[in-house]
Amino acid sequence: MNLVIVESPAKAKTIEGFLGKDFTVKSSFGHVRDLAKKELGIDKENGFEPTYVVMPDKKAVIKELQTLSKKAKAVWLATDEDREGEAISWHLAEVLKLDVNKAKRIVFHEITKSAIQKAIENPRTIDKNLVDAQQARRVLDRLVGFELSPVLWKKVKPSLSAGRVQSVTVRLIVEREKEIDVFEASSAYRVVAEFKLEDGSILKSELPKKLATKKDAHEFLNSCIGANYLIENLETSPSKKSPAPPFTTSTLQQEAARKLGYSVQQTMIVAQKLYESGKITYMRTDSLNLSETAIEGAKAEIIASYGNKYLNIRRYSTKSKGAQEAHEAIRPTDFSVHSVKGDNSEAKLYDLIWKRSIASQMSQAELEKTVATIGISTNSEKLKAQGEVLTFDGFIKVYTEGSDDDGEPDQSGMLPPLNIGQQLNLTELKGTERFTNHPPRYTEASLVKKLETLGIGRPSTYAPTISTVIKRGYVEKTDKEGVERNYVELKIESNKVLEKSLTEITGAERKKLFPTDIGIVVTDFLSENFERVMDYGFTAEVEKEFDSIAEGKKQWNEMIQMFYKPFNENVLTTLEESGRATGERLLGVDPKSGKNVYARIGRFGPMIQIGESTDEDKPAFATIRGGAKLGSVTLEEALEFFKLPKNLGEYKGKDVVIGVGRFGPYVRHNGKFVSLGKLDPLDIDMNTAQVLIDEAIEKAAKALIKSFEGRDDVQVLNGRFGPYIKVGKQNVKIPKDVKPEELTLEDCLKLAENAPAKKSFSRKKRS
DNA sequence: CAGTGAGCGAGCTTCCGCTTGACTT
Repeated sequence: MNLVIVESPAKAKTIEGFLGKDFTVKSSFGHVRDLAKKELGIDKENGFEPTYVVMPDKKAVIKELQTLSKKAKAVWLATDEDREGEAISWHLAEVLKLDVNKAKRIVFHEITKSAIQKAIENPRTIDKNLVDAQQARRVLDRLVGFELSPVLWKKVKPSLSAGRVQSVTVRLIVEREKEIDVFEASSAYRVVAEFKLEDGSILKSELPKKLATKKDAHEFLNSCIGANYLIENLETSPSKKSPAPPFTTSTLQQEAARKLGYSVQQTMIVAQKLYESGKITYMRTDSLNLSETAIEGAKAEIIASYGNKYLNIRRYSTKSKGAQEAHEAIRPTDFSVHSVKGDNSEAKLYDLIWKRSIASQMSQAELEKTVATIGISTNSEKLKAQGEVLTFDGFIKVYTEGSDDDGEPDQSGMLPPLNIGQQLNLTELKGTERFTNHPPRYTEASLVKKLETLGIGRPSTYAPTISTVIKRGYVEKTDKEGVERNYVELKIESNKVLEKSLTEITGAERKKLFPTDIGIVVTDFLSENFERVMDYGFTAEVEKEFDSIAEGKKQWNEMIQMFYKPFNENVLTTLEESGRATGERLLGVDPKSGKNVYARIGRFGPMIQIGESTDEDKPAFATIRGGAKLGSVTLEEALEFFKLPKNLGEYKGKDVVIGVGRFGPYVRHNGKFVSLGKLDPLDIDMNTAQVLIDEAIEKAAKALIKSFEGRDDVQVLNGRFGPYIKVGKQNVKIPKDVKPEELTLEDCLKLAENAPAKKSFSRKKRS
């Protein structure tokens, strides 16, 4: 028997079918060993020697592989052909006690019978240089993460985290927000003219330049009163459009967000299912490459469905930084399968992947662009009308890539038939005030695109990185309501220029990434003290060094030493500096006490303070949570927070109190707390509070399965994970063979007593 | 849990990248 080990179980299943019964194919489920989770695991005094342990959730996998490996005549390490894959093979060789210098290492780029058989005929040995490069990557990330995070615990707030990837990700979002803060919109006037032609069709045209002021626009319109309009020129020019390359992880995430509204995580979950059921190739990839077999498949499909004219075979090469190309691009495994049945989200994503892959091998689209120049008899300015006609659809027959910009829609339809010298009847001429937009906030997908361009993170980490920065409270994914804005419209009506003031809603945003106060404070602190790690080019620089290690030109631990020495000195000096990073801002003076009022980050989040920290009588503190942001809170708002908790009056015979606690703003009623989430506690009136309380009561009633007479501290409830018992503040799991409806009070108490004691949230007593 | 905040102190937190199910209160 031969044992072949790959990384993914889905891949193992496919390959097993290609190899004879002499071969058993198993999967390692990714990495099997790592640095210990709770300790540094690196000997800094001895060449940064790492100590690896088998990951707890891989113990069973390793046990099985060990058993099989002992029985096997030969073990073939067939992990991915990249830095991480080479390291997995090395770790496997170590754990399975294979001779590292002799272990059979094989690689293949496409999963076909011939490719795999060819690989088996040409084994090589483990590339120790490549393994060293991975080790350097791993050790560097551990050192950065485990030395920087504790600095934040001391200088900002406990439990925070920092790392090569996540800290720069947050920085991108923080800096974009700062650009938006300082952005000032300017406006200019866009002039549009509409004509009605003899056949009844409408011709839309525009003044190519925008007019800077209302005065300019007014003068221009005024000069056009009573003018004649004439087509002076018609120009037609051909152009071509090429299809987008096949999907990588990053472009799939972007396009699924644009066209299907999926989050990057959703996209990956759905793609994983398609992969596991054998419908698509591997979904975590940075490669644009299609295998020859795949190209043949696409070719056959295009010829059969659209004809030879639509075929244009292309081979794409990857442009993104740090790409490792261990896999193919994301494509259907079988192009003759046009759609998949069953789950709707899978069907939609498959459709997108099929179309994109097929389109990438189709002909260019051919267009004809026509520009009509319209003269104005009273004015030397010219109007332009533009039209675009598709003369050959090519790949557009199947697929066009979505677009991110949400600016002015361009009318690129066909122009009606026109002749040079033709007179035109004006039906409308107006100048509208248009504004410049601030740079857009990142969406998940546009952030992934940016990270990929900078070479930061890998296909397998884009989605988890976004989850991490949100979970740590550095970033929020949320909507922003639009605001009303006034704008001016000038129009010629009955030979006069009329001015109208109109309003529009602008700036509404959905599912955008906003930095939190803590995200801003942490980013400012890290940028100030750890410039190198926070530099957008840092990853790209160290990647170059990892490449040198892989090529055998550099020792991995020498590279780490060069990085670590100054980095560690920096950590030590920063820790020694007194004071904390608080993002402190002076809001003004409290009219009552005459003392200064500050806003800053405390250990429990944003807060305001009246008086100096050095005052003999302690300063007064209040927490600001909810809608108010540290960067924007005003003195007036701040003083309101000192009036919390506030009693709004009685509802159903009990007091309704609004306050701010450790977990944010709340409404308290009848001993129960209802979280206000992101609502501003200062905005809550009695009516809103009542609605929230009623909702909470209703929700609690719905969840109740059973209660007991005389013991209202014992309840059987329906929770997120099914039914459970609540005894006082203790939650108890119900054994699988017990029906929750049939539980008696005695059962509940007994279960509660025998339940393992939950680790209580211990808070230090303070004097 | 529904208070606090500086610093003190026990003992906790934390990284990135490769892969899927077993498991939650």
